[in-house]
Amino acid sequence: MTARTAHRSAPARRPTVKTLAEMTGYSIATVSKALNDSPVVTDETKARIRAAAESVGYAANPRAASLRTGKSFQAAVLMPISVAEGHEWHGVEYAEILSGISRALEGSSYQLSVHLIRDAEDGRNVAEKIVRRGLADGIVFSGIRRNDPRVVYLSSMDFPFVAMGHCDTTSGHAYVDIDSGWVAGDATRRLIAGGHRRIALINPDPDFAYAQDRIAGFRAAFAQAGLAPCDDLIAEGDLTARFGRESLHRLRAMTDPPTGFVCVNEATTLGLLAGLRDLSLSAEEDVSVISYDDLNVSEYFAPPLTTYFQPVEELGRCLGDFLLRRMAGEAPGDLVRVFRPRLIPRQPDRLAAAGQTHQQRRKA
Amino acid sequence: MTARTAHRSAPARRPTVKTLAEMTGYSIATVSKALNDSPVVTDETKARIRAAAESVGYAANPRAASLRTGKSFQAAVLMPISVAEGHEWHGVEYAEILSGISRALEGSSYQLSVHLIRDAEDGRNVAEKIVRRGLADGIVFSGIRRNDPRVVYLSSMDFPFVAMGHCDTTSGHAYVDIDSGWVAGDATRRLIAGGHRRIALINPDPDFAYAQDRIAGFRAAFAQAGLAPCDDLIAEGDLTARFGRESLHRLRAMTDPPTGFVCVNEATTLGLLAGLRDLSLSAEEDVSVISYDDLNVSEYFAPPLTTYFQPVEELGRCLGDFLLRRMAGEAPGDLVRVFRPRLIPRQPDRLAAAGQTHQQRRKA
DNA sequence: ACGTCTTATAAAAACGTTTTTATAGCCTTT
DNA sequence: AAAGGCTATAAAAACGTTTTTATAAGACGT
Repeated sequence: MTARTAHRSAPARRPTVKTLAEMTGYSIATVSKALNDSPVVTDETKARIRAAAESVGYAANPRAASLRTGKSFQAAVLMPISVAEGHEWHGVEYAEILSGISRALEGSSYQLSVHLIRDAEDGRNVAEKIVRRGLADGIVFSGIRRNDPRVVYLSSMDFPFVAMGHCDTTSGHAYVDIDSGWVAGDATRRLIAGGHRRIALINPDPDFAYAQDRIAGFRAAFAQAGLAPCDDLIAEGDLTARFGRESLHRLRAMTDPPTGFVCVNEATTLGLLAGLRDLSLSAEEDVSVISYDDLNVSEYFAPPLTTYFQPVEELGRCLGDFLLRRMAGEAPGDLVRVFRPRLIPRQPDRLAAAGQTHQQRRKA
Repeated sequence: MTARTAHRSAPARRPTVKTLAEMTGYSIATVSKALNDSPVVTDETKARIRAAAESVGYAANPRAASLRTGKSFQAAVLMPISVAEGHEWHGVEYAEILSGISRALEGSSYQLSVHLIRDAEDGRNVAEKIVRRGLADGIVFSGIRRNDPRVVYLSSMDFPFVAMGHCDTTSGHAYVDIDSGWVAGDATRRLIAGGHRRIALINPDPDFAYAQDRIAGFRAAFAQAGLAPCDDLIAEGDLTARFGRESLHRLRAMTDPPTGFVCVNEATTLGLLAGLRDLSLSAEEDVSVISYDDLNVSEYFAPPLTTYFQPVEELGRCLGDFLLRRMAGEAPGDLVRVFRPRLIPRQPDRLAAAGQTHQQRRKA
């Protein structure tokens, strides 16, 4: 027994405040205060203790601190499990969001943890579990619904959170958003200016808050041009390539089919382009398609499409930054940022652009 | 002061072992043992204590347990930051991996935490930090290099980990892998059988372990057919659409250009198809392209491509399962699984399939 | 009937922090 | 010069577990 414990040279246990106290001759209370930059400790003492900490590579045990302070030092992200459902290209930009948040958290004492959720309602339950068990000090989530149960719950508990997307029901929560209304409106205006009159909006489930923004922007563009809106051409569904293809087939089978398409993301757009090929239609000569660029691959589509682009990682970084500030006590109302994506024109977006080929345009 | 503390009805603090001890009349030691199913406690006592725990919704504070036991109850995933670099479609399947791992961890007492890494070397440093500070009880990572510093370090420390991908340098670590050698070999065999003789392999950086597997499978296919290999047609780079397009241009500019292409993922394939359009070549009539399906969208490409498909989430689930077993003490050598993707034929993959159009084949 | 062995539970210690409270020594102030 | 107030540090308590050690009560063998 003793042979086992004393088998080798000391197994190099990780240093604690006690180690530093013994090294420096101060008490563990002073060591702790010095490391936390308490004003009651002399600068000289701080310097000595910090030097000792440095020399042995001391890092405080976050779980012990957590036990004492009640803080968890965890930042939770609610990640929708739907990204993996049916193995359809759906929500894959989550890796970038996580990456952005994680970057923002770098250097802070917070660690990113991921909690899977099935939908917004399930997300509420997970959020409640996190709050009640103290599993995290703040929460980030996306896919905001019009009346989002997570936003409602967390606001009522006054628990720090940042949403990716606004939510009308509650006043003054922290969020980062994309100006979806502007994107849809601007795309529609482009198509109207190009001569299109029958324009389809490929949209997500209308229960998403940003789906409403897109519809509003879409309608406003017609109103501005003094035209009747195309509410019959709004397609709503889950954002898969399959949905894009099926929507195209359905819309083109209508009596007065659309010639212009405003798509919501690249997955649906890819499906829509496949649908056009099924009908031997060209997105260069027969119809115009404008997309929203979430993965930055529209450049490689056939044909390359005009898109609106907003790096997702930048949103993620802002989410992380806001969460840190929210957890530090900043008011949620001050933590709002709406990103306006950048237009990347790749097609003339004109009705009947026939006669001009892709190759010719490339040279121009 | 007293007015503040006694302001409202008791603020419903979360129950602890002490709460349960007071409720049941047992000591906190017995409560703890009962909850952990210790054999020294009577079944009757256990039942009573558990009933009490149930009634107040007791959940042990993992950080307090962690402090006492030294276990962290965290499962770490090293996620490459490259997914967000340059905003090129790259590694986006990480959301599915995380989803799979998280599902496997559901019900266990482990929580998933994400650590960003820049590359394998940086991953080694992060792994070392995790081990030294006890930030997690097990680690999962992917993008295995031929001589992976993370595998070497963690093996030497005998720290539980599961790699997504094998690694030759160390013997007997736990891993989940895709049979990349078989995929590349089978794809090459198909093209050879279709009459192709000049076949290109679009491959990742050769330092990745699976890049070598693919090359081995590629060469073996030629050897089996009694043909000279096409080592001059191996393109190596980062797996972006840009790389796919540039590789195609470079390869087709050679004196004896390839007519068949074996691609490594859908991003490069999309770029390669764009490159073909640049040169007015068709993947139906002029060349054949076989891809590996990581996002399940090859069906929507122009033209739809023959691919090998393996749901990433299934790999993730296996990774999580293996990690749990590894953390429970199972030997790493027993925890190995290699997935063989499923072939999804969508093109004849024949040289000079000219004359037959996409539309005609669809009807057949 | 007396010590010994089980058995079920209780008491106490420990994990590594942070925070509250205590304690010396020194400096003012009058 | 004594009382009071700072100042720098130390001591102690607490967070909620788990684990080791202790204890009381029965059962058992002689």
